Amino acid sequence: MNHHTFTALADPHRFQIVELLRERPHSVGEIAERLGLRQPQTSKHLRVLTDAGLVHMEPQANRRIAHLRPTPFRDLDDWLTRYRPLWEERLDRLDDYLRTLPPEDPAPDPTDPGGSP
Amino acid sequence: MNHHTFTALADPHRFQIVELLRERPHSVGEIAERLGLRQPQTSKHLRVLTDAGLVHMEPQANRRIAHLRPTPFRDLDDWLTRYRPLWEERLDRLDDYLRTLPPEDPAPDPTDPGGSP
DNA sequence: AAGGAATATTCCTGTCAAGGCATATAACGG
DNA sequence: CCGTTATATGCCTTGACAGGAATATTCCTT
Repeated sequence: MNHHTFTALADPHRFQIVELLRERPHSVGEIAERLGLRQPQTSKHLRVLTDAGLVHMEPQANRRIAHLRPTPFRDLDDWLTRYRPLWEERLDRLDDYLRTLPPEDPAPDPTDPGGSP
Repeated sequence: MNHHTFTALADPHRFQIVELLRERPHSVGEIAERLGLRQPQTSKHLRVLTDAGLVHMEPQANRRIAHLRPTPFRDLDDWLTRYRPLWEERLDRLDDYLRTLPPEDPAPDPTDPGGSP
C-alpha cells in the first residue's frame, strides 16, 4: 500500500469524486456541477487522483472523461485482507476485544480537581 | 466512511504504527523504539489514531498499550465492497477496462501540428 | 481564422499538520 | 516522600495543501 491512495481519499471532496465515479465515468464539468465545486479545483483534485493512480483521464473530443482505475482499490482490498482476522476471529478472542471497549462504570472525571468539601 | 480513517492512514509513520499493531498490541515506548520515532511524536500519532477510532489505548501499570480496533477496518472493508465490481467484473467489460490502459502502438502525437516538410 | 466551450495552470493566501524540543503529568519502586 | 520511568502536552517553526480568482491552453465549430 502506498500512502498516496490514502492521501487521495482523505480529502472529502476527492472522496466524493471517487464515489461519483464509482457509478460511471464523468467529465470534469459534470463532476464540478454535480458536486458544487469550481472547475479549477475539480481539475486539481482530478490531478491528485490521477497521480495517485486512482483515476484515469480519457480525452474525448473537447472534454476529458474521468474513469476509476481498479488497481488501487484491489490493492486496498488485498492489504485489508491481512486485517480481516481482526474482526472475523473476534469470537475466538472475545475477551481481548472487550478490552477495547470503554469501561461500563462512569469513572470520575480526570479533569476534576476532586476537591469536594 | 469518514475521512478521518483515510487521514489517519495517510501519514507514513501512522501507517507503520498500524502495521505494527496488526501483529500484536504494543506500548508507546515499544512503538517509538521499533519505528525509530521520538516518544512525543509517537504519542501524538497515537492520539490521532485514537481520535480516528483506529486504536484503543489501554492503561496497564506505568504504560499504555495500543490495540488496533476492528471497527474502522471492517467499515473500510464494507465500503470497498461497493468497488469490487470494478475489478471482479472486469472480464465482462474488458474493452472498458482496456481504455484505461495507455495505447500500445505509438500513436501520432495529437499535439503535433502535423506539418511535416 | 475567429470565437467559444471545456479544461489546465499559475499565483496568492490562509490553514493545518508534523517534527523538534522542553516540560508537565502520571504511575511505579523504594 | 523521592527519584525514576513512561507518557502526554505545549510552543515553535516549517512545509504542504486547499480554495479563490485570473489567465493560459486545447479543441471544437463555423
